[in-house]
Amino acid sequence: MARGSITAERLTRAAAEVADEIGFEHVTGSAVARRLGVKDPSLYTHIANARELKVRVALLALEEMADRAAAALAGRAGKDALVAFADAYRGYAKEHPGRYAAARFELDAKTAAASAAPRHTEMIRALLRGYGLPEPDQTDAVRFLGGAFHGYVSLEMAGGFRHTPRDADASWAWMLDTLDLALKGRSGK
Amino acid sequence: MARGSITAERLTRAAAEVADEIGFEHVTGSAVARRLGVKDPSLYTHIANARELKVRVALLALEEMADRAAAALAGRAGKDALVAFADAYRGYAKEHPGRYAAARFELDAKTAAASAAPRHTEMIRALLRGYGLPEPDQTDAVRFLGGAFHGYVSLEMAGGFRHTPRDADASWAWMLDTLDLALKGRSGK
DNA sequence: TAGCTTTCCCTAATACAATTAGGCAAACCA
DNA sequence: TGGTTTGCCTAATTGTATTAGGGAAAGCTA
Repeated sequence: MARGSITAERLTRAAAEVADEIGFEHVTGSAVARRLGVKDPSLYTHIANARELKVRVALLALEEMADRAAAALAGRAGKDALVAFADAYRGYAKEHPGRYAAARFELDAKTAAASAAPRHTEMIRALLRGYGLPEPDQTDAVRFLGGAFHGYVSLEMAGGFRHTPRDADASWAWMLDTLDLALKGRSGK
Repeated sequence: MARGSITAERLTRAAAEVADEIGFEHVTGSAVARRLGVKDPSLYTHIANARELKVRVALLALEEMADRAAAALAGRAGKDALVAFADAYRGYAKEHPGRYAAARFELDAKTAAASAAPRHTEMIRALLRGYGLPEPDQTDAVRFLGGAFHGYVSLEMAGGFRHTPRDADASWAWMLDTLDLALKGRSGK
């Protein structure tokens, strides 16, 4: 291939596309090389190893999600903010299932700290401001919300809800209502 | 190796052990064969392929978790049941992280239906009885709780809480309190 | 219990993914 | 333009997944 046809960014983007198509767990360096029309060993001029490719997709996903969530959050507060944030999250997962899975890839502490992950936490903290929770309740609530959003989306994507007729959107809305009420209840205590 | 030294069950158990030791995503047929002191091709007399091994570990994990949860639930109701169930779940994940991850392995619909997964749903439904939720709220609540438990445990195991000093057990307890209150609020409506 | 059949673990071999070594031409630089 | 660097390639190695086929042990039969 032509010199300069590969860059770490191009590799990352291609890997993200492959992930969305065949699932993050099936992403392989070879598949990415094939998609870009280059030979496998050529990858190693740009990335250290196959793991780095996955890490880069994870970082990309975390950043894209954070950007979407930030946009969704802008100018909103209270339940409005809660719903907008949660929907941004879930919407991203539906649009980019492979990248969403990538965002759960285990990063070492240093990489995680330098990623967009802390922004996610900060945004949840921001949307919680409307509920007036004191510490340490606020931290507990951050973990609770993060877990609830991720857990729901994760079960939904795994097909866990297909056995029951009830619409997944309706259950999602019910959950957000419930979370809103629960947080209001917690703040008034 | 001696004839009869391999069975599908033995393979599954060994794979589960490997999973807990090095992580479910790193389980390989070769590693399991090595652990049992047999050659790789010998596996294929007992399982169709490497995926089947993972499926079997997933089924084992789902069953073990269901058994634990059932024992925890016995004789309890209301918040007591909620906490016991959730703790059983989280306890299993901490004791057997590889198997816990395996339980999230995507099964095809038929296999999932024949697994212990429906028991999990049924148990959540059972513990919700104490809250008197009408349908479809009950279904929504099942999804909510399943998601919240899994999401929290999943984030905790991924190390997502290590950055903040707040104790993960305390946040867990806070979440269970909040869930209890939220469900009570929902039933009284 | 000799002989027959089946079972099952092994060796040999293939394919694909990850990775390293080293070559060679294109691009850059003086 | 000649020298250096850069970056993609071919060749080769290792590890995992899998198929083919052999041979001996276990079990059945008479």
